Amino acid sequence: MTGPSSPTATPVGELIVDWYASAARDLPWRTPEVAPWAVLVSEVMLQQTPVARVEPVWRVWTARWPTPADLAAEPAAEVIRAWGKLGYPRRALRLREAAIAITERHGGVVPSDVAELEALPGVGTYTARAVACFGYGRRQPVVDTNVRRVVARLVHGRAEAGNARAADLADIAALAPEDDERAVRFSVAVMELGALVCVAGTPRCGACPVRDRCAWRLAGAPPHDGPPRRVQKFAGTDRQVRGRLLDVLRAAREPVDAAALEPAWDDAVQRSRCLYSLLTDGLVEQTEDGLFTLPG
DNA sequence: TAGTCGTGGAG
DNA sequence: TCTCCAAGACT
Repeated sequence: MTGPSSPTATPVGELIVDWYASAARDLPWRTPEVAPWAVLVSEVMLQQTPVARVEPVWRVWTARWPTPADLAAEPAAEVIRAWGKLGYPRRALRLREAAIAITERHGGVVPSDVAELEALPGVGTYTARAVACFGYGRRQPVVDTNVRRVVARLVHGRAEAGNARAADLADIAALAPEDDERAVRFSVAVMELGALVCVAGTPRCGACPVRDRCAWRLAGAPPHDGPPRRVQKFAGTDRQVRGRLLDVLRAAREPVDAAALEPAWDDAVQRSRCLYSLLTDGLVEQTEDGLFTLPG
């Protein structure tokens, strides 16, 4: 008997790695000579941010700050400006803080150890393993939103992934090829499968290398049963107001007074609350004479 | 653990 | 137009 779960069948991990060889996108941070530092920069930029928007900014950053020490020496204001409109600008601040930590505590060399990576500002479970795996070629389970969705369907037969769980790492590790080099390739390949084929909307199962082994399809592609995940509002939220305020300050070459920030948002209460939160986050600084500016 | 933190393209 | 959502981290 040679069913889908037959021991003689090619493991799904191997199928996914083979698929990746022909389907992978040609992304600049995937070229072999890219330094772990540049990989770290790419991973932080890619947090919650589409590839197309990251690519041009990443090219500028890696050319301008080719090592952690280069970024560490830069004033925060320049880093925030260079972040442009990638969104979640606290990431820029944390990346600079990580560069400083790498310079001071690791002799300017990005650590390859997952625990040491996770100790860096802005580097969590995902990013630490991504750097160890893609930057240093270490065998590491790497779980992002794409991987969780692939595993939810392929392994658990569910239409959508739930929240991140500790078991996610073991789930994907169980599918990885035995060979270390292929396991590294597998980590990026599963992400790519989730990004290109096993997508959040309507999955392109016709293009999937493991469609015949997918628990979700074998179960008849049942719809999502759990609670609908709520999508974040944006219009009118503090996030929008903070973005507007920062937009004004990025454009200004000199510190500005409070009046200069009024056009950013009408509601004075919300405007000042958001300005205060930006000060708290260290994204904005107040000068001695009470003017506002990006932090030096 | 659920809420917060930007931005803009796609369907 | 409006909803969804894109390689998370942090609190």
